[in-house]
Amino acid sequence: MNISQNIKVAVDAVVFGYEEGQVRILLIKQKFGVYKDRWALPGGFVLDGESLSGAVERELREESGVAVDYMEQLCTFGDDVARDPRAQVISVAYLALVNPSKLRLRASSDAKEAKWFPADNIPELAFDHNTIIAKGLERLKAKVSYQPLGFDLLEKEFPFSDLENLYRAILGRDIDRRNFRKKLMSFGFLEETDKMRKIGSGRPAKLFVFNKQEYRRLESEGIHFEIKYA
Amino acid sequence: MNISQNIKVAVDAVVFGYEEGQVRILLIKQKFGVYKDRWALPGGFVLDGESLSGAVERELREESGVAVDYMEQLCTFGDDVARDPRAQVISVAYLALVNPSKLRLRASSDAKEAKWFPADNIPELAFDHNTIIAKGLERLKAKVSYQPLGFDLLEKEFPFSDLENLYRAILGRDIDRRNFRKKLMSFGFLEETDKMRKIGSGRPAKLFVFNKQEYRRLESEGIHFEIKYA
DNA sequence: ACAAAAGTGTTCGCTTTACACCCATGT
DNA sequence: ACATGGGTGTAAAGCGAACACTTTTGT
Repeated sequence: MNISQNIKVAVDAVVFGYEEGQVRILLIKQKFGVYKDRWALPGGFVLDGESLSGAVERELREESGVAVDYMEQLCTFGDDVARDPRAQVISVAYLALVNPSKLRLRASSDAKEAKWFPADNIPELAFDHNTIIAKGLERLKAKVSYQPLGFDLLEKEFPFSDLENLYRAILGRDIDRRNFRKKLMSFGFLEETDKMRKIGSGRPAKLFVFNKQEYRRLESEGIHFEIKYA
Repeated sequence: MNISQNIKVAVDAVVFGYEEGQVRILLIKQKFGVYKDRWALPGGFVLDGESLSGAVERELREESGVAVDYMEQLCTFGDDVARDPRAQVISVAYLALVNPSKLRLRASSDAKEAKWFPADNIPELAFDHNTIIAKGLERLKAKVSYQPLGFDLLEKEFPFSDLENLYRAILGRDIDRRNFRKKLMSFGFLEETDKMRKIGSGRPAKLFVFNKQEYRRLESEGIHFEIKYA
């Protein structure tokens, strides 16, 4: 097959984490090239023989040491032919979630600096990465309300208020605690443990776990979830 | 920038049409190569300097003479590194809709055969194109219920029953005529004309038009549509 | 007159929403 | 005792679901 084509394929990831009540996004400081010293999404060129999702995982490992807990394809950017000033590059963007136990960043092998930024305070990034993030946030927002994605951003055992606050943070608005809890519990994939957590003052909170098996079972039975809130 | 990468970028389109009460998909017969004489989605390699959506439009024009009325990106296929037996090729798939006035296929310039197939009776296709179609149908199904996409598959002026039947065809199940009509009319983006259509026996039907301006206006006001039906 | 498709309202039940007080702990 | 966050129920409104007969035309 001898078609000649001079287009490069890259992947980029919008990696979300949740810490201290804030949704955060992982960024990498560019050390070389046109965008030296600018922050950018983790990502890079796909290697020959490598799958797209494999490339994302490798780049994340290399650049930050992060292993993600959930990943889905977001969108492919290639309508702006000059989105990379060096050459024609299309980028397949992914959305990924990491749970809090893995938020710690490893000193990266290729001397790039990695850092978590609050999702509502992202600097001007390299390439069209601000656009990609906007798309990622939009998708996250849309998706949490009909798929219980949020649990990948929380610890395995969490107090209900963490879930509430996560939804508040993602949706950018207040939710009604009573209605939210009633709705979530009615689905039946949340289980109460007998552990408690107390932080500072206030009544200690029961910890809950997300029962993924049960969720998958309900999902396969064709049951549709829609998480609404006042 | 001297990275060497031997990956080719292609685009493919799942183009939907609606005729005689059937949802149809446009396919092209392969004239050369490994998959000679197999049907495949319209598509091909992206040219240097060409945008992704531009490539889709060009391929559709070249292979079938079809100009689409709606197009959105579907998904990028590249996790199966061997999806194209000739080389590593990633394909950015698009979903497109054509309205009935443009369903006629032009004799194509490069002597490929183009044909509309009923969506529920697609043969075994070249590459992973059956998978791409499955994804396209899934998206179409999901999307019609929260975005009035269907109108791009109908004539400008249409009787309500066409809309009903289109939804029946896409969703693969019956809908309640009264509830459906009530809901659709309540949105306010459907306008009654004073024209009528009679075909064969039966009471003549009023024709309706979709008011895109009004829809955009309502959409921009943040009004959310969800089309449900018994 | 009959067949064929279009047009039209009402009732019931469930889901969503709105809303405020008591409980358990730390200081 | 007071501050802090956790836990809980009920009533009203709105929406979705179910359901059948009349109208207009062609034959």
